[in-house]
Amino acid sequence: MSKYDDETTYAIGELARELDITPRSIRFYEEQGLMSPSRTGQNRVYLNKDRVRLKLILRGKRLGFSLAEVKTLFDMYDTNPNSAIQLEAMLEMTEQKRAVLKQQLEDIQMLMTELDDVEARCREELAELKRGNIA
Amino acid sequence: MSKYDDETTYAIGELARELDITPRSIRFYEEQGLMSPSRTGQNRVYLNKDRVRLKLILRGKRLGFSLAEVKTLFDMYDTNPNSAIQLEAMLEMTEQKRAVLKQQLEDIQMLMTELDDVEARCREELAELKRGNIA
DNA sequence: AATGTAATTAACGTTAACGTAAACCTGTAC
DNA sequence: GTACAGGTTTACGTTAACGTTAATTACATT
Repeated sequence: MSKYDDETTYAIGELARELDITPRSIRFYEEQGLMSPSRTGQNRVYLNKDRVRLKLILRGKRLGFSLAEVKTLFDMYDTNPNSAIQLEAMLEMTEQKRAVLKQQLEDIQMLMTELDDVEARCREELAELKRGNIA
Repeated sequence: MSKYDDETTYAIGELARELDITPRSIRFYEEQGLMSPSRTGQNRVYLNKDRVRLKLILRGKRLGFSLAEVKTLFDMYDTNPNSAIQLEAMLEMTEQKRAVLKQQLEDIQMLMTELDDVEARCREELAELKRGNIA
């Protein structure tokens, strides 16, 4: 648990491989203002906090957030996180997203049970076919 | 429960309003081969099954499926749903999607608890501010 | 006959999130 | 010293899913 854990550095290629994305994507996220790694000469150097940020970006994407949305969330979190206006704006945004997520949850659950159905029927019919019962 | 329930017809504008999309989108889905409504003269006429299809498309979209993916699913379901090859391809696809959905479920649940956290902290700080404790 | 409302096709425009290619630097391996 | 593996910037290309005119048609009112 020494603080050196957080001082590990990564090259852009390493991070790309680990997170299974391309260096191009990482540079693009930077271009969009989602992160600003330090440099050694002209090369980008990533710290653990940058790695965490990247993971947050990717999770956001998996959830259907646009990069712009992720950015506004980051910005809110980064800049004066104690202003009442910022806090209330944040709350509003989380509420909105919560509704979307709830809808998605329902959709996913419905789809999953339907997948179960379809699968079951598929397996049955396959079994029929193997028994030689070809209609 | 008379069969006339299924013979209600809709104009493109009606469906659009009901499902909260634009006529352009509906025409686009048709152009992509996702549906083929009948016509009265040159006007499109939609039956209940078309309406169901549209809803399926929209749910697919909410779940992050591309229109192309929705189409292949439709095609599999539509064309000889009893061929062993088709069935096995279908099973493979459902398996894949199930994995993605599982990942999404986990992501959503994680995010939701984090939203809870953020919200709680926001509310606390807002309470502080209202008590006059401005840092 | 004119006006309004809803439909049609055709075609070009738009946005997000990168992909891809070119031309360059740079430290290490041989 | 040269090959090469990785990094850099710049800039144009690409895909999906529509948006947005434009120009036309048809039916319903006034």
